[in-house]
Amino acid sequence: MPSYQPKRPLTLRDVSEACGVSEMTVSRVLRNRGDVSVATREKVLKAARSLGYVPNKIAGALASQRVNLVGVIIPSLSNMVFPEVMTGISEVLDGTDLQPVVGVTNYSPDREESVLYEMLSWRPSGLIIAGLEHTDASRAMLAQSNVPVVEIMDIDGTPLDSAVGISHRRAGRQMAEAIVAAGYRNIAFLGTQMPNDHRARKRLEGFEEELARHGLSLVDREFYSGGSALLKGREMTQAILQRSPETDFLYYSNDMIGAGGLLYCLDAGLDVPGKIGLAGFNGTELLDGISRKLATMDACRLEIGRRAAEIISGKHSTGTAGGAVIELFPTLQPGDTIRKT
Amino acid sequence: MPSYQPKRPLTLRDVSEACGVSEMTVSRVLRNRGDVSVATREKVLKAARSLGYVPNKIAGALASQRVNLVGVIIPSLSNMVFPEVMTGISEVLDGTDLQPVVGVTNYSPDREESVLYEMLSWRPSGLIIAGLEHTDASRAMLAQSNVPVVEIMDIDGTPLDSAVGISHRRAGRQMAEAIVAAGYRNIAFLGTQMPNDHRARKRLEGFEEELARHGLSLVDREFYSGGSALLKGREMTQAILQRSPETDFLYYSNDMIGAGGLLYCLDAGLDVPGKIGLAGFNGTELLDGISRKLATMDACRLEIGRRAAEIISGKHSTGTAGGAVIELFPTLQPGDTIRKT
DNA sequence: TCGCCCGCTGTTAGCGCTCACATACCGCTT
DNA sequence: AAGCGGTATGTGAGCGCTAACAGCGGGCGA
Repeated sequence: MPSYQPKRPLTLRDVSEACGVSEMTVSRVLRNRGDVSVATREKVLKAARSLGYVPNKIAGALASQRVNLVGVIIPSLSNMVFPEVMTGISEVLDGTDLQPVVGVTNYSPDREESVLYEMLSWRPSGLIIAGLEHTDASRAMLAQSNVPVVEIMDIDGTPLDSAVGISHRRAGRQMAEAIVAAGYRNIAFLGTQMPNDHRARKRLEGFEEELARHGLSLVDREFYSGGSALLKGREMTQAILQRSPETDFLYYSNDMIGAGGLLYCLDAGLDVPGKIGLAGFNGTELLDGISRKLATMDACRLEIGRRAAEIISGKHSTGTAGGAVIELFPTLQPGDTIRKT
Repeated sequence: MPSYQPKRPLTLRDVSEACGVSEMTVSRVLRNRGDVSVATREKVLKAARSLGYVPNKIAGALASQRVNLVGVIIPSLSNMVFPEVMTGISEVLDGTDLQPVVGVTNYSPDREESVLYEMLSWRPSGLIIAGLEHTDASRAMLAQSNVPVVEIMDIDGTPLDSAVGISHRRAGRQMAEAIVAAGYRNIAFLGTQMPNDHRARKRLEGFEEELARHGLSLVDREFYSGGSALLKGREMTQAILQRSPETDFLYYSNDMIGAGGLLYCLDAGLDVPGKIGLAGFNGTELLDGISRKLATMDACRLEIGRRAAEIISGKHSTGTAGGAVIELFPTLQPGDTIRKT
């Protein structure tokens, strides 16, 4: 049990005085570094515990020039995708002495810049950052900082250093291919109104490219921002079907609005996937449990997190430099909302 | 444009030499503290920018004994509840110089202890931590650390310092009251199998207390762990209705499994809320968009985050001590799944 | 017996920054 | 002309810790 004497914060010196050894020895014990006899080790640990001493990492990091933090910069936490990436990152980092610190940008390049500045000012051992698009100032900071960087989620572009992700353009193309192959011809798109969601944009671009290859183009499109995605999906779907009744396929930029659309179609008694098909994106496990399974594409979120963390921890321990680009390949899950060919 | 010379990390000295003033002056400019003439200020800023200098907060924090970090310790990020609490916290902290840092415990007291240790070793300006239940070692660390602590989500218990939350026991009672008042008598509970989710436990306790007051007790119960909540809700609901066909109300420990149950009931063509009623907990906005609105109770997540952050930032700026306990009051949202009385 | 290495502990000098204070210089009053 | 208050800058010390090396016994091979 700690003996309380709360005013002055404890330092190594307090512990060292409490057990009659030098600060250095205490430091060695607390970090498991260097040789310390079993007897002193125990003595020190006992003293530290009984005082309730918690080492000051600020001072430690300054002295050793090593910070065991990995900055993770993502656009949002409410997106379901990113918590899962975080899970992958944590899984791997838990096996090392590194620790993730999250920063959220809300899809704003300016916020990304300031979050980045904030992170770099702590001199982290590595940085994992979503996307390949950054402001010039951000790129400059990263280049100057000499911190290993892994850009995640996307590989359609030029990474600063390393990258782990999928090709969203290709994902869009693949989905279009499957939809066209299933015989749908009047295809509409429903997505987020976010100029800075580059990955959604690239998927749509790939999607339209592939449609064009088949002489097709989108019959309609609808965008939303804010609010409950499920509800927005429902509303947008109704709007599209009212405005463009010839539509026979709805391609959503994410599973959440896709599920909203699916619920609408089912409630309206539409023939899914006969008369109308639907597809989303992400492979959101959360939505298993809806009566029909939405066609989607897995975004490899967990794996992306894992790989990114592995790259960082690898560089951390070996000091290797040099960027690797790892492309992962999402799998198409046809579910129950696209006609079997 | 920064001129690159990446090997040696930049320090204040580099900037000061680049513009012919002392380090102190550069420091003053970069922190907006103390009087600096407009001319030098601009000169310094130009130099700093062109070098791509990012201040070293490690050193700054050590020297000034001030760290602008607020630790936030929560059980999970995939729970939907916590990202929203985070939003509330961020909203408030964005208006200050404080910055949140998240730690996740996965509902494990041991992990909480180690996350806490890790956090305290950075000497944060404040700590926001979910729940009132902590290990003895955790309590000791917190007491010794002298860091302002706000325990959030729950107020059924004794806070260490400040607390912001709702009474889950009362929330459970209120829901039971409404259900009984609506005439349901054969009530079942469906929830998570998590010994350390104390809030869910307290809700259930309150719920059963209130049932007992009316001479009732649960006709059945079912627990799950892991997997897609929506799907689990569906499966558990089916299991309960098969096992206890007399059940006329399903009380879920969260909206997600509640929604799964609701979808099941609708698919099965059951008369909701006539023959069977359902209720969840959280007021999860995410689920707006399902054809029927699940009865639920708002957990005041956003407000809890805001208030907690306000307490911390208040103490930070004024240095005031002393704990406040703020109770918030959730509102019952009857939705479409409970009979109107 | 000497010398050497090894296990353990202590000493010294910073890490990069900020605090408290000292200093220089200005215009102004008395 | 001396003194004053104010602004703008510089100086030295030190935050709490760790890297690097220095000491100091004792065992052991030559």
